[in-house]
Amino acid sequence: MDAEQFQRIAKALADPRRVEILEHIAQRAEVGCSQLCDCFPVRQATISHHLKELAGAGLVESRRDGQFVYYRVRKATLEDYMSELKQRMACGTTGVGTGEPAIRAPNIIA
Amino acid sequence: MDAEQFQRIAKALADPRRVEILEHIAQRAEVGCSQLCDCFPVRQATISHHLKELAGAGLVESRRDGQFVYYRVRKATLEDYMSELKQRMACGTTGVGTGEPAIRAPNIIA
DNA sequence: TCCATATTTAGATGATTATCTATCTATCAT
DNA sequence: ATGATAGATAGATAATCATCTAAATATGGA
Repeated sequence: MDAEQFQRIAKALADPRRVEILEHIAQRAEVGCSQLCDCFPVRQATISHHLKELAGAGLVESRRDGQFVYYRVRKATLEDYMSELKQRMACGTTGVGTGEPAIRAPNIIA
Repeated sequence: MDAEQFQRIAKALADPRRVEILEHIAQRAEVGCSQLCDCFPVRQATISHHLKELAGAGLVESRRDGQFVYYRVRKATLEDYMSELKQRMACGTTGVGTGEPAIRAPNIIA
């Protein structure tokens, strides 16, 4: 993952509204833009803006069906982001809390 | 992890300089503030500000030794953050749905 | 075609924030 | 105590950003 995407993801996750939206999408597998508007107290244009940011970060992907645009979460991006975070912080060795196996980052020899 | 801390961590990670600083600290186990100032092209007050944010998020902890203050990364916080992120995005419950491996090779974008 | 609905884009505004300078507090050495 | 060094804090500024309104674009149906 290049530095630019890493940063875009981090920025995308930094806004609580955006994370809420992301959670909402994640919970339903696929969501139309309009449905989201009914769920959050912001204008549709704002939702659209957030979706653009999320898509730009690769955290969601969209599918157009006629007038509608459906979004779904790209979990792989989130996994990649966390993997990169661990690697950067050299956190692969201290597994506490999650009980999840740490993702072992392959040696990267650029 | 409560929502407030979750958000503070996300915000703390959203600034690239702050992540750089965090990486720098992580790489050395313990770093004095002054050393950091030599490593980044920003003023000491700015470093201090970033460290305050990182500490506020629980991503670093400090130890005072005389005039010096040494920082080190709190890896557990990062683990908790990622754990919470997974949970919120329903990425930790791989029982159903995608039911899939932690690491997925980067794919072609549809 | 014309109209309605869905989404995106443009421009403006207020809030947040990264950074600076200047100052302040705390600690050490003399 | 005096001066030097480490770090924190205050206040200012410029940039970024979340949100809005208004307009533009795209699609479907009459």
